[in-house]
Amino acid sequence: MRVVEEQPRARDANATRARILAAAKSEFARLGLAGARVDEIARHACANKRMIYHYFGGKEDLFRAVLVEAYLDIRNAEQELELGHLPPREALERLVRFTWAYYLDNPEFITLVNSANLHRGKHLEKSERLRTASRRFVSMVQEILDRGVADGVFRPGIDPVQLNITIAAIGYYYLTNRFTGTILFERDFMEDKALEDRLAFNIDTVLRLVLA
Amino acid sequence: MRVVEEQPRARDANATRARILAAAKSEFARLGLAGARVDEIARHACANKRMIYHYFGGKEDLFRAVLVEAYLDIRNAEQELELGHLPPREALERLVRFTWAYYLDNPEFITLVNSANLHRGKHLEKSERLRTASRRFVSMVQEILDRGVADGVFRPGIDPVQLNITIAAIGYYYLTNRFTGTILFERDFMEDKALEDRLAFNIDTVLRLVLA
Amino acid sequence: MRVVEEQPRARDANATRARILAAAKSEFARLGLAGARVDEIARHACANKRMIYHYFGGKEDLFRAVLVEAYLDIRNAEQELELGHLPPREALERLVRFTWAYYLDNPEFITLVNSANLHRGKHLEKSERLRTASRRFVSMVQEILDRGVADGVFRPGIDPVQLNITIAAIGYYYLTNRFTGTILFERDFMEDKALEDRLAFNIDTVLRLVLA
Amino acid sequence: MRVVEEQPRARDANATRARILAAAKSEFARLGLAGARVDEIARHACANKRMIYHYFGGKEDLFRAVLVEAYLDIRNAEQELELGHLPPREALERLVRFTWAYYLDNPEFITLVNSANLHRGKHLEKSERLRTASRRFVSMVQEILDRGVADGVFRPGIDPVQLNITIAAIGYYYLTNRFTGTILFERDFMEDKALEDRLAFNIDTVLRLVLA
DNA sequence: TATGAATGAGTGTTCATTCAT
DNA sequence: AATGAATGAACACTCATTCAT
Repeated sequence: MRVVEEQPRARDANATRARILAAAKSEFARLGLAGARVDEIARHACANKRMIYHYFGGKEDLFRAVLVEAYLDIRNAEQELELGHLPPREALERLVRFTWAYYLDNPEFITLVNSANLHRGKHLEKSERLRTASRRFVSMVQEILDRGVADGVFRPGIDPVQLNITIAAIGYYYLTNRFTGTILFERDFMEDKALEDRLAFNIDTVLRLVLA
Repeated sequence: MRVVEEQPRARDANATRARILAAAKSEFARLGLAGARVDEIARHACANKRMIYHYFGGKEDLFRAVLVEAYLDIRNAEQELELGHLPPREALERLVRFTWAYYLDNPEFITLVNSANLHRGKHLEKSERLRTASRRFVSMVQEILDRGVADGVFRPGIDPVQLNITIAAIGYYYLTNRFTGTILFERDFMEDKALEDRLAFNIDTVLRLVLA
Repeated sequence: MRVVEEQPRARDANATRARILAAAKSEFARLGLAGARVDEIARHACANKRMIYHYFGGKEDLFRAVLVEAYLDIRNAEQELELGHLPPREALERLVRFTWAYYLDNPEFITLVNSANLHRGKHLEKSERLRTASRRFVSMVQEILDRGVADGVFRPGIDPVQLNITIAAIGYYYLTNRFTGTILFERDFMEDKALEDRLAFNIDTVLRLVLA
Repeated sequence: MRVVEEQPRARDANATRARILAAAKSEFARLGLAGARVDEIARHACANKRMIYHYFGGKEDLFRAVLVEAYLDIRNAEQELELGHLPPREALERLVRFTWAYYLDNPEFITLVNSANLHRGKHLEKSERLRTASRRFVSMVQEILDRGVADGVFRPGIDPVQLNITIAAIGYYYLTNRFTGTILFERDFMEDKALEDRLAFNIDTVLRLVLA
């Protein structure tokens, strides 16, 4: 009988790199670029701090890597939606639901993006892979809009980039500002009912915006 | 005999406090809570570092004070709109325009709010003044909606908080994420035409959402 | 009766600065720029490490300050020799003796100069005070040579810079390389007799070089 | 049957050792013992860092090996001069020229010796080969002096060790301190004319010292 | 013989904060 | 009210060295 050996998990460059990246994503999301601590990242990655510098070069480069990965992740998830197979209205609604769910399931994404923008986007420059993925995404939405117009269900002339921004905005803003929102508006932004209500409101907003 | 006069206002507590607060707002907005430096704040405030501790207690307390002031400022500005004197549709459009303009004119506000939420809102807790101001603001929007429904121009059943959030979201998100947006979508988010287009798109979004 | 109070020695910026400079001179001389430790310098200066950065900017800037001070010290000491009042031959002999004694009494000077040159002199650039002091020194030697030639005791045509270099060299080299010298030549370079012999040899060398 | 041959010299212990030694000499000379980096030495040697520890034991042991090699190199070169075949005066002049040329051609030698002495010679202790080579060298100079005295061209009573030290000193000091010298004396120590002048001055110095 | 991965102790530097006046 | 000096803990980053293969 052959026993499946536990992999020693040591001396595995790729695994170490991945552990560091995951830990970094979590720390940067939680505390921002300036607030995150390289020591903590190493500790959470069960890695030596030196490895971070070996694999990524430095704190800012690690942040860069985390950001690119975060964006590629969401763009990949969007592609897997296969919205092209759905009627336009359903496709759009599904996109709104997906965006909302993605933000809820990947809360780090939002704070990472905020951090990237706090630093004026300088950690995201010149990533061609990202631009390609973004272009593909915009095309996808454009195609849904085109089909909707052809079917007579959507009104013509809607800019897919503006629509994308709005779809993202109405989910993103609610979630990123949930803490101040909860305090100022004296309602719990994160209880189930509130989340359901917001999603319904957002779907309504988007559909009213595009329907003929 | 003429006594050499003390220079007037050389030791003006209120002025020093205000200079510190202004410098802190700028630094916290630019670099976040963790990224801002107490030394720099003191330097920009033309104040001694010790004064920060004297007037505000510490870095986090200073951040707290900055946040509260920032929120009171926007709520005050909103009150001065006097939307009650306008027909509902005009009032709403004016609110959208105001919100957009406020974000554009006070870019620190956005990053301060982001920072507050990165830290899970803990610097904004228990400010009764803020809650009062927020309540007044929600009432104002509620009143506009009520008048619109009464006039038959708005459809009924719209939650004023959700509407507020959406009005804020569609402007806020565009501006806070303008750096990553510019990179990913390969268009300059801040050029005049782009800003105009976004504002028009947002007004359209809101009106389609509420009109009967 | 009035008791002379001990100065508290705290809160005295100049004293702290001086203590740091002295400790730094000792550490840099002992271990070189790369080998010296900022922590140790602070410890020996009975100062907080932070003060080093406050007063000097950083390790390399501190090294710079140490170097300039070391050179100004020797140039000042040279000026105090008042060689102009002595007959040329005595003046020159006195300069050789002084140079030798200075190296013996200030062994840090030699290793500091070595370190400065290991780093290709980049920490000594653009110090006008130093250049001025050097010029004055060369003039002084030139004047001794001129008087000697006029008196018929020195031969003409001797370059004062070359002479200076040689006077320094024959003392400096013996002392800076005393450790390897002791090992290679199997004689103790630092015992009294050896030091006396070397000084006599050097005086002889210089006089034979310049005497008519 | 033909066996696939191992690539020749792919694993050449001597070659690897030699490459490491050469790289180390360069790095230690350039940056000193504390400033040199084991990683850089390995990189320049096109060797794995581990090899340094395998062949030499550690950084300090490597420094030791570099030093011994450097001294053996110069002593070997000196032996090849065959000064015994020349008349005493020519032999001595040739030694001065050789020493000067060696320092110029092997600038690492000077900084390595400086580093060795900064560390108080502890890396050079107990090398019998070196002591033997040194003894042979001193004997050679002694023999030149003896022949010169016998010929009546040199004065008697000159200590060969002192003479050696002076010959080395007047070249060594000029070159090791060329950076600070250039700055302080405002003349380029390394331009051709300056080097020629210095050599001539040094030959003159030595001859005046020994000639009867 | 050779190597890439990994490490812990340090290394220069920075920070928010407090002290003494 | 205001200040410059001082501090200790922490920070990003580096190093010589060892491990596992």
